[in-house]
Amino acid sequence: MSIEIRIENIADYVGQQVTIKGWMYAITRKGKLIFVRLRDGSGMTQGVAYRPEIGDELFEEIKRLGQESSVIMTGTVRENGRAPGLPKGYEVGIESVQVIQNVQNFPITPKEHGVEFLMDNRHLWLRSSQQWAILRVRATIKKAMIDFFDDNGYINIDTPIITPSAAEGTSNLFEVGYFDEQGYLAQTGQLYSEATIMAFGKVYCFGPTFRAEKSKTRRHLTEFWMMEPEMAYCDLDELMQIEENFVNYILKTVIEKRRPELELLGRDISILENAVGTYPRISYDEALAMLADIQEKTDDPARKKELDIEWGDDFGSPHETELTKQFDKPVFVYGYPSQVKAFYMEPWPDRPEVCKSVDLLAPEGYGEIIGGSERMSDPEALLAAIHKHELPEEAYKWYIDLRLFGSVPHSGFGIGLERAVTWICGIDHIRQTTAFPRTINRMYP
RNA sequence: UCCUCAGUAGCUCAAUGGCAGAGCAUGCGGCUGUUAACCGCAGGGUUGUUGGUUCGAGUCCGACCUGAGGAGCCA
Repeated sequence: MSIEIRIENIADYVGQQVTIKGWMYAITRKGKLIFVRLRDGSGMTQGVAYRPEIGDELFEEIKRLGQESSVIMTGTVRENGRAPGLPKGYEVGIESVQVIQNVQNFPITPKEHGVEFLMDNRHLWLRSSQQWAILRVRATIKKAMIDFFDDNGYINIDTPIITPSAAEGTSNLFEVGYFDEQGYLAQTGQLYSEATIMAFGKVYCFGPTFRAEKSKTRRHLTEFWMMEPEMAYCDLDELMQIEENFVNYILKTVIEKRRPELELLGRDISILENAVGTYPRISYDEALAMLADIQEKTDDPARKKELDIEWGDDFGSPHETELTKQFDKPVFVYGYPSQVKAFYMEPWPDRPEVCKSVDLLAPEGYGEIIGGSERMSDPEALLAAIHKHELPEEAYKWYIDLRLFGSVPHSGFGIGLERAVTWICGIDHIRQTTAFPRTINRMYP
């Protein structure tokens, strides 16, 4: 009697007859011998059919199968060092095959394809081993993010997706009709979390966020998931410690649970192992000095020009890239000029032109993955900041209230799930880190 | 919005201004250890659209469309 199994557990069934329900990923026909690579969602393994053993009728039926045919395969599991798969080293000696649907002309072949073609066929591309591996890593990172906060006394409080105004004032938001009013899709839940910490102490919100900016780069999506923890009675130093513990936990969890997927992606895991630990903390001023030094030593004139920056400017991509190349771990840069950051950040004591903000920059040129800050806690200063940024005061009445009724020092940060996945998987484009990416010129499929 | 590059068979790409090609995929045949197998045969084309230059345009010029990468903005 055969046992129905999932391929990820195949090692437990050597010598036993098993049944696997899946899809045919690839087939190699060699005369009287056929290799069928079958995937079932949990992994991939190889079925072997030898004509004299299984008979002409079954052999011919298998031989005619096209890529991505859905089949139920039964046979005996055996170890074989030559067998590819995930896990590799195991294969199934085919005894019977039930064809659910024989497919011909599956568009995505095991050869090279262009980006546009693959994105048009994203619904089918997801079956490819690399895309499968990336999304499994994503699921693990997402769960690790949630577990970290759930296990450390945080309460998950969801924030609204439809909001009445721009939370941070500047970015372009997607407009949504809200009966006879104008609503917007949320770009952050942070301001609402600042309200909920005053009720629950430590909270996080984790959901989709939306940016209508016309960014057209390998780092941008218009819809992405953001984990945003917020903590009462927490200052900038404590914030950085929490971020460090958090990133360490995610890295350790992924390295432990998704090693085969990372290997399949060709990720150098030693780089990730090395990124676990204590992260350097440098100030914006120190970062600026480092950049000046790097610029000094650069020979390429175009590169030299790209690195031009003056105090008060935000870092561009070239600056972040060069800066992170100086470290083999993520690096904190804190104390940015207030003028390049959002209105709600706490000013530095005795240095009002600087704010208590911190970005965590990932190594290998991946750049900013976390942005956070200590929030302004004084009502007068907050009101002044709202006026300075020309934001509508009445829309922020509730937000100012938080500083009038038991205001405390508090901090929080946001991490983009897809950017974290891009870095940890070591891939070159964010669009592969979500099943159906939304970018500036793509809503299909 | 700006800069750069690209668009030719289902897919990936060739083609000095002079006959529209290859590999993969598909179909048929061969092969007992494949890993993007290999060997043979076959079918497969409105060269993104449009206007122009030319005896002749996939190729040169203009406009437009679509996509990619980057800048800015951001996670």
